Amino acid sequence: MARTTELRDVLAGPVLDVAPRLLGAVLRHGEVAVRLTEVEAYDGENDPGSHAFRGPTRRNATMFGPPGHLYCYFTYGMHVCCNVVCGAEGRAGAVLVRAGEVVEGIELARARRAGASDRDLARGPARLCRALGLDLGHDGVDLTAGAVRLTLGEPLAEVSTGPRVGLRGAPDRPWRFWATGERSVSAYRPAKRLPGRD
DNA sequence: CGGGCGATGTGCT
DNA sequence: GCACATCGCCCGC
Repeated sequence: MARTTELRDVLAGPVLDVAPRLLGAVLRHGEVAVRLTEVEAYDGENDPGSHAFRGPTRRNATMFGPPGHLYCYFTYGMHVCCNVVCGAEGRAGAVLVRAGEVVEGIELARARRAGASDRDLARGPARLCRALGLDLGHDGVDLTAGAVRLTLGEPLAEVSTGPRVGLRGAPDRPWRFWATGERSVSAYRPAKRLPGRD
């Protein structure tokens, strides 16, 4: 299928090219679909902020695999976040899916995110995964076939960039991309400082 | 709306 | 041990 081929080709490109192209794309799991409005690029072993910086481990193995798959990880003792693996196989590039707007299946998303406002349903990486019903069992799934799918949209006219959220390694690289003016973009929080540092 | 803080457990030093 | 690609709750403005 031409559509699938195009998606694979785009995701095989350099991570900094792929990241902005994921804005406006739709990530779907079953009946719930989210239009992505905020992402962050992670450049594999070259990037001190990346899970892949210290080489392959059991946890980050999916990052070193072929592009077009989902890398899911567990953090802060309770949250799951997910990335789109991209770039050449072995290069460990990944784009963290940080926020989006629920465009389909909003009732199920609301049930999964009980207590949250509609604006907050998928506003934040762990919230987005929860709204979509994604967990560690989805680590490694192929986004071009199966229940979890990615569909590209037209490139957005206006994209903003800035530093990534909550990182201590390479905090200054402006590798966070978001749809300018979008209400569903997550709040920016700088990384915690080390005590005694300024 | 925004800042401060505790929760909670896995992975790596 | 300790850091961690976070979140929800509480408080003050």
